[in-house]
Amino acid sequence: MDWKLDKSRPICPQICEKLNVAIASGELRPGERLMSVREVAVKAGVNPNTVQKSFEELERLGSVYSVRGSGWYVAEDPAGAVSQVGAMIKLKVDGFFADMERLGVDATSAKKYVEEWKHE
Amino acid sequence: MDWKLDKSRPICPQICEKLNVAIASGELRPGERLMSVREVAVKAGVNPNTVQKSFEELERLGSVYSVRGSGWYVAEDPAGAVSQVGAMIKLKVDGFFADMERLGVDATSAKKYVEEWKHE
DNA sequence: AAAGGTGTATTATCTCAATAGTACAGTAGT
DNA sequence: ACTACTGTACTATTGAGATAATACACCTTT
Repeated sequence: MDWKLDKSRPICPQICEKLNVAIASGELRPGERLMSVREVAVKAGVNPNTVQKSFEELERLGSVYSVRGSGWYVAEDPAGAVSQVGAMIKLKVDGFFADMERLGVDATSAKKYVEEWKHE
Repeated sequence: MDWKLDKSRPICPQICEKLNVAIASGELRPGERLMSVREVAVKAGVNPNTVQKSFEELERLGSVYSVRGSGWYVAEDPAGAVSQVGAMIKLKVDGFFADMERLGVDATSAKKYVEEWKHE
């Protein structure tokens, strides 16, 4: 798992997103133990409290659960994570068109930009 | 000009973006006077200081200039605003593909999502 | 000249996210 | 039992962005 984060954006959502994507894709399997709060904090170069908050948010959404003194584990049913990632994708696509409209680019032109896009 | 802003995101960039788009599109013409700092603050429901900062940022980028005691005016040559908007569009498109990749969606699938997108 | 709107500057306060530091309680391996 | 790791909780601090409240100098209109 790659723990590089964008320090210029809120950290918690980024951590939640990374884990939800990993769970939804099967990279993390149901019941599998996550890295500890402190380990992730070191790897990602952020504060343990921030990681703790992120995990609690994921717990609230049903993607993971904790065992006191032992660790955090991927929920048995990853359906929650899958639907959350789906919702994020939809939000991003909608947001993209909204952004383009604010920049004076209509949907047709926006689609053209995307269609013709290439790496680098 | 529509001064509705998204209060959950930084205000200054939003104001700069709105004005650059308006200038680049010709909605605001070279030499035309902008609304005063205080007027915009009221219309947008934000603090005058925030508007002032935004205008200063636009001045730094060459889109507008100020006349003390009189007001703010659109620069004679809107080329700066045009190229800034172009850069913003490129950034948004690049950012979109980066976002989708973080969500586990490859470029091909991302293009498909966009192609099939419809309002609402 | 007077009045009112303008840009400009300064200082203080607020809010939110993240950080820092510490402490306590539970689990696991030896 | 001991040790070392774990989750959990709490308070204090930092930093960025925005807000608040003034104050002053300048232009324009009357």
